Amino acid sequence: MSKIDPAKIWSLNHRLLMAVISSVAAELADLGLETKELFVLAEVDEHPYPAELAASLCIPKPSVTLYVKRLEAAGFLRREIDTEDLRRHRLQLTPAGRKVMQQGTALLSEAYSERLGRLSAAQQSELRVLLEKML
Amino acid sequence: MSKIDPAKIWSLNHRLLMAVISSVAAELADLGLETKELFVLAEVDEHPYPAELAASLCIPKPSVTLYVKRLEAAGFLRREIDTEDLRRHRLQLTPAGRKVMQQGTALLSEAYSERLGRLSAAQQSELRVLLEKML
DNA sequence: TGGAACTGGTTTAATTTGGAACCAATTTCC
DNA sequence: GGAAATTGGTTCCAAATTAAACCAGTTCCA
Repeated sequence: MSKIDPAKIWSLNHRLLMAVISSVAAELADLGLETKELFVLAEVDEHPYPAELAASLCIPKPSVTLYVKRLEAAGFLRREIDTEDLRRHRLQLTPAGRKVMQQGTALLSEAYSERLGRLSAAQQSELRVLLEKML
Repeated sequence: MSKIDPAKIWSLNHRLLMAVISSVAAELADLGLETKELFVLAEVDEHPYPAELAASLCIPKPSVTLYVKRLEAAGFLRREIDTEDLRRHRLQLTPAGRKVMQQGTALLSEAYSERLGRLSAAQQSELRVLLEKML
């Protein structure tokens, strides 16, 4: 077995993730979503404030501002000023937003599963174990 | 075993990779490298032509043009017209380029190892094999 | 109190990115 | 041979990204 270069693993892993996401980009666009926007939608329940989203998703605040603006314009998100702290904008999925979020994550899951399908069942569970351990 | 949505795994995995790479961005900059440029340098031995690099790294050709230009200007890369096919530019690491590439990948490896360290050596090998198969 | 420091979010401006069109060299095929 | 199709690489430009400066609301603390 060749020696393990972690940087090589990082790179392979990264390429895989990019290949998967770009393979669903077109279908996401049909739903009216950019890929980055999907991540925002998928994270809103857990982190309903833009500042939290930026921290959680590791994207800069101005980007969050932009994505939220577009998602709101598309009717996928509502925002209301938090009565506790007037600086904060509490975000909430609309029914349409929840639906499209679920469809989007289903697409991503399907695409990733397709890659996972190249592995045996045993290898799939092994991979899951390894990733869970690292996360 | 808990049921985990593949899209969720994708997302967590992505965040992990981004966190790792951004944690070394500053040190890479000290070496005179952008993160994308490091990937180019690290791949030149295996894929010495820009078109191959673009395909292999999943980045658009114009970006490769730019990175190669900067890496050449920095003295990390040399290019020579291929005598077999005058369209092709054969790329080659300079000694300085090889050194900085090794230092850069060492930094990335170190940062990623912090996470990989949660796996046994055998598991690390396994992970690499699985990722290569999925790519 | 009240002002200094901090936090949430936006705007601005500069940089980075990448699709499309492009040129030159090579290959294909009649 | 030579026109048509391909391939390698670059340039152009429009779109995406983001650091820096900014405003408004909140907290801290003398």
